[in-house]
Amino acid sequence: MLRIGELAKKADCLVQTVRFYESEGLLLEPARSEGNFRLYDDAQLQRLLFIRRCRAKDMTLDEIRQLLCFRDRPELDCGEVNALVDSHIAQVRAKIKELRELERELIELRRSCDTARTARDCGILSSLGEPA
Amino acid sequence: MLRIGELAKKADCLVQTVRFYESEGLLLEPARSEGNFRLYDDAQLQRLLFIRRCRAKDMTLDEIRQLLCFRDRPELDCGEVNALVDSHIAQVRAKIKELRELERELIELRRSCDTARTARDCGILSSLGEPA
DNA sequence: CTTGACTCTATATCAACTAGAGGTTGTCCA
DNA sequence: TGGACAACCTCTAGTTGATATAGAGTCAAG
Repeated sequence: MLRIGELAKKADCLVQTVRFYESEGLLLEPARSEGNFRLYDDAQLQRLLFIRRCRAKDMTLDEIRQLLCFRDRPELDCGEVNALVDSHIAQVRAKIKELRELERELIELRRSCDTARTARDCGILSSLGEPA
Repeated sequence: MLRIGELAKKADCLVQTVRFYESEGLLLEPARSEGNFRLYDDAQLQRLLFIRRCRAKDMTLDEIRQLLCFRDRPELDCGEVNALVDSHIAQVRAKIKELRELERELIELRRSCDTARTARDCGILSSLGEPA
C-alpha cells in the first residue's frame, strides 16, 4: 500500500492534485491507516495514471469522468468512447484554426508599426484604437 | 453621456463585464448621475472599445493594462508595445505547435479503436491504460 | 524526547468573466 | 398619482484545473 506522497510521485503530480481528483470523484476514497493517512493499492495507481494520461491529452475532467465510467463497465459498448475522442479531436482542430486566424491578425497588427516611434504615432496603438 | 447598458451594447459586451473592467482598473471610475448610475463619455467608450479589440486578439488583462499605459502617455517610446505584440505572437505560435502535436497524438489514439466493441476490448481505453 | 518529513483538513488564489440575490432609480402609461 | 417594469446598484458565488497556504496531527530515526 502506497501513501499519497509515493502515489503522487509515481504519477508525476502533486499530492494536492491527487486529493483534488478524489474530491472531484475521479478517484475513489482510498483506505486509511490507523493514523488517518490515505493508503492506495495498485488499482488506484493505475486509475490515477489513466487520469493523468487523459489530462496529458488535454481532456477535461468531465470527459475523463465519462471514460472512467466505461473503464469501470467492461461489458458496455465502446461507441461512445470513440465518439468522445472524435469530438475532442474536432475541438482541437477548431482551436488550431482559430489560433491560426489570430496569428494572421496579430502579424498584420505588428506590421502596422515596424519602427519604434512615440506612442502617439504608434501604428499598433492606433490600429487597436480604430474599428477593425 | 451614456449609461452602462448603452455603453456595453456599443462595445458588444455585458454590463457586468464593464463593471469588472472598472474593478480591475482598466476603466477609470466614471461620473455618476444623481441616482448613482454610471455615466460615460465618448473617451470612456473609446477606451472600452480598445480593451475589447485587445481581448479579441486574446491579450491578457495585464497585457492590455500595459498597452493602455502607453495609450495614456503619447510621449513615450513605443518600442515596448512592439515587443509586447511580438511576444504575444510567439505565445500564439507556441500554442499552435502544441495543439498540432496533440492532434497527432489524438488521431493515433483514435486509430487504436476503429470498430465499436465492448469497453473491455476498446483500443482507446487500453491505450490510455498503458504507459505511453 | 525531540527533530523533521510526511500527512491531515480547510481555505484562498489564479483568469476573465458570468450569474444571481436583493434592493434602488427611472420611465412610461392609464 | 400610481403602478408596472426595465435598467441600474452592490455584493457574493461559481466556472476550470489545479496550486498554495495555515495550522494541526502522525510517525520513524537518533
